[in-house]
Amino acid sequence: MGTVTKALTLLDHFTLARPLIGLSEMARLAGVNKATAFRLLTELQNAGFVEQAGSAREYRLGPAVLRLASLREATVPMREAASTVLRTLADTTGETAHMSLLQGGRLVTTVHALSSRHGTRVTMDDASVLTFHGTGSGLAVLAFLPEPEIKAILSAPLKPHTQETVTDPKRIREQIAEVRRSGIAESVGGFEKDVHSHAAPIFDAEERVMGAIAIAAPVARMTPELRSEIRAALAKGAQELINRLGGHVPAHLRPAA
Amino acid sequence: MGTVTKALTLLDHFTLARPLIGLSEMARLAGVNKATAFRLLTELQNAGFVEQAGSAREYRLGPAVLRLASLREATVPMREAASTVLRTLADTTGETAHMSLLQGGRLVTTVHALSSRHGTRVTMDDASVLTFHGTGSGLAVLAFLPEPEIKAILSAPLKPHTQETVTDPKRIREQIAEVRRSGIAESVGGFEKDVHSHAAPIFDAEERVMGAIAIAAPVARMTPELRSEIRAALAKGAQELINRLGGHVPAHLRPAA
DNA sequence: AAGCGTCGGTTCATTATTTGAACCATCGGT
DNA sequence: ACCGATGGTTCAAATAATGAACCGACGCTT
Repeated sequence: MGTVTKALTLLDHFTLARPLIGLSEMARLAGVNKATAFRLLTELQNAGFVEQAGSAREYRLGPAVLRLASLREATVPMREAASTVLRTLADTTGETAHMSLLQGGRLVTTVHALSSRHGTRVTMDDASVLTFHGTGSGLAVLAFLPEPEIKAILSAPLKPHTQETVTDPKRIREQIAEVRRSGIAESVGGFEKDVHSHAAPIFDAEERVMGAIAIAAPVARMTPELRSEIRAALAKGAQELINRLGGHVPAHLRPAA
Repeated sequence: MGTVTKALTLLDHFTLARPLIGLSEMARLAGVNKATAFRLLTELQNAGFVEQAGSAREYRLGPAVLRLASLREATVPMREAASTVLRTLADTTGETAHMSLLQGGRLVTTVHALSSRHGTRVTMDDASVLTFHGTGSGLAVLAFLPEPEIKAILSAPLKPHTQETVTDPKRIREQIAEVRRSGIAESVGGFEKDVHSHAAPIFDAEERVMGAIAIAAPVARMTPELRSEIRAALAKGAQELINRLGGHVPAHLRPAA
C-alpha cells in the first residue's frame, strides 16, 4: 500500500461516534506504527486535513476539507440535486429519505431529508457507513456492482447487525436477483431493528452504479399501500436524480422500467 | 517534502476557475514528474478524493471530501455558527459579509452571506483564496500572526491585484499597526476595484488568529455613517462568533474593546 | 496520409523516503 | 512512588518513491 493511501486511510477512522482520535489510538485503529501515524498525522495537519483539539492533543478533521467540499459541490452539485429530490420523497411518503454514495468500496450516507408528518420517524446521520448486506441501499448497489466485486464482498465475513440481518451469501444472491428484476431493493430490520427500508440504485454517466437513494420507515407503519407508494416514489425519484446528475440507467434495465 | 504532503498539494490546484485538471497539466502545475503525478492521483482516486470526469479523463475532486466535510461540520459546527452571524451582519449593514479561515498558510473564504437590500452588491465565492496584503480579511489576520510568519509573507513578492493594491511592505506594516490599535482592518480597492472591505480577526481557544470576518461594500456606497455602522457591527459580530466557536480574544487586545 | 505535438499511461534502475523497535518525558490513577 | 498509559523522537534497515524514456492514441496542420 502506498504511503498516500495509508495517510488517507487514517481519515476514515473519524466517524460521528469517534470524532476525536489520539495518536496511539489512531495507530492502533489503522494498524500502523505509532511513529508512522505521527508522521502521517503531522503531514495531514500541515495540509489542514486534521488539527489538534484542546487539552489532550487529540486529532480531529481540519478545515481544509470544507474548502474541498465546497469546490466539489461547485463542480458537481450533487448534494443540492439530491436534497431536492429527497425532500420531495420525504414529503410525498411521509418517511425519512436518504442518499448513499459508493466511496472507495464503501457505501456512505451523504444527504438525508426527514419528514415531519409523523411523530416517530427513522433518524439518519450523514457520513455514516452502510453495509451491503444489511441495508436496502446496500442491496440496491450490490445488485449492480461488477461480479468480481460482489464476490469479494460476499466472501468476506458478513456481520449481523440485528437478529434479522441476512448474512447467508446464498440468500443475499437471491435478494439481489430480485433487485435486478424489480429495480428496487428491500430490507426489513437488517441494519436497525424495526426499520423497513426500500432503495433504488443511482447510475453515473458510464452506467455504473454510484450509490442509492432509500426510504426508511418504521416497521410498524408499513402497509401494502405504503409499500407500493414508496416503491413508485422511489422509482420516479431515482430516475429524476439520475437525470439531474447526468447519469444513465444501463440499457438492459430500461425496458423493465 | 513528504509524499503525503505532495499528494495533498495536488488537491490545492483545483479551484473554482479550474475544476478539471488533466494528468500532464497537473504535473506541470504541481511541479512534479508526470509519472509521480499519475501515481499520486491514482492513490487519491482510490480513496475517492478525486475522480476522473467524462471524455478527456480529466481529474476532479471526488465525493470523499463530502463525507469528511460533513464529519468536520458535525464535530466543529463552524459553518453553521458563522452563517448565522454573517446573515445578521449582512442584514444589518445591507452589504455582503463573509468569513475566511487560515488553512495551511493561506486564507480561504469559507462562508458568505449576501444582502438583498441593494441592487448592486459585492459578490463572493466560497473556496477562493485571498491575499494577505490586498484584502481587509488578509490584513486583519496578518496583524495578529506571529512575527516570523508576517516577515515571511511580507518578504515574498506581493502581487498587485489592482492599481490601488498596496504592495510596499513598509506601508503594509503601518496598516497592520493600525489594525492592532483599532481591531478592524480596512482595504479599499486592493483586491477588486471598487470594493471597500472591512474585516475583524477571529481567534481560537489558544488566542491564535484563525481567520477573519469581513464586510465588502461598493466604494461608491461608502459614507462615514455606513463606515462606522460597519465597524461597530463587525466588532460585535466577531466577538459573538469567537464566543460561539469557543475562542478567546488575546488579553492585550481586550482592554481596547 | 504523413508528420508533428500532445495526451494518458507505463516501465525500471536509481535514489531517497518511509518504517518500526526502542527510547524519552509527562500525566493521571492507585 | 509506582504503574501504565499517553504524545513525541531517534536512527539503521527496508521499502517505496522517483524520473527519464517509452508507448499507443488522438487531433492538428501540411
